[in-house]
Amino acid sequence: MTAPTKPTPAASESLHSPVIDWFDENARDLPWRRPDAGPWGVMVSEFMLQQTPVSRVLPVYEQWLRRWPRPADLAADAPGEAVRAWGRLGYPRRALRLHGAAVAITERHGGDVPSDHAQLLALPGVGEYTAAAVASFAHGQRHPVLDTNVRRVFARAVTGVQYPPNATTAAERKLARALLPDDERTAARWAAASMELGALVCTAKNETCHRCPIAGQCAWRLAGKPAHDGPPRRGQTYAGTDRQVRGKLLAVLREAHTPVPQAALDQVWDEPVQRARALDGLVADGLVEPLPDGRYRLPHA
DNA sequence: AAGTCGTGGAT
DNA sequence: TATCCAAGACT
Repeated sequence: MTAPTKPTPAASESLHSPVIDWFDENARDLPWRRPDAGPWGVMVSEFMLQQTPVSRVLPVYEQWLRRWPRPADLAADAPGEAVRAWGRLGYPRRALRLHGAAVAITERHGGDVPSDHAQLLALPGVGEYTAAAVASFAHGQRHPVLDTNVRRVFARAVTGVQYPPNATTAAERKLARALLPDDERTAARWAAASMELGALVCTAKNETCHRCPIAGQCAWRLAGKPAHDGPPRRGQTYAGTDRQVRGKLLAVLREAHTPVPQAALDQVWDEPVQRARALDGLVADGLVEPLPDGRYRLPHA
């Protein structure tokens, strides 16, 4: 066998083409991926998708963009309206932060979602992942986009373990940076493709390796798919927590279109200490506004 | 840096 | 029925 005329491709590069080709054939047709979605549409989707499944985001997303097609439209409305329109997506502080981001974009960026990563990161509710996602998906830039899907794909395909660590590590960031294609457009495509692979094929449970374009080079699969070892990944109980009480309280206020008396809130939970703590927390978070007359409503300013 | 913060579908 | 988990951010 003669020596190859080209250097042997690095293992990283051998992942790009199959995953991107797979994406070209299998990408879901999601509204925030349409060309007309624009940076604001991408940003709204990223806020809503934080910890929330696509299927539940879809209807709220459509309604949201119809009502507030530009950041300035949302900024001009009361934050409580954002909380109300958020509906039952969960983690309603995200609605408040998205409203805050719209205000900041209107004030600091002339109403246009910034393309600069540092400026994105400075917006409320925008962390490392969301800043990279908006810069990459909306502006075609080259950034490592490390969400839970990508982290799982890398953990398996490269590191050879079933699950990534609980919190993102420096090693993961280094790996994501090393795997990032040099070309900007290819890097943006890779980010979306590797994320979609984790969402559709390399899932947390019941992964479908027979549909995976890189199954032949997956370190975890080649090792016989050993089960996750170590402490169980923290399970989140919910029943009886403050979070559940907060959810019940806020649900009453979302449905009400006039200020709600204390007595109405008292009915959602019978333990007074926890109930008061939950309400105080909502007020402290700015999700609920107490009025001088003792009633409560969603925030107006 | 470990905890907190919602919700509902799937298994 | 109980547990898991879904494109994280913030403190």
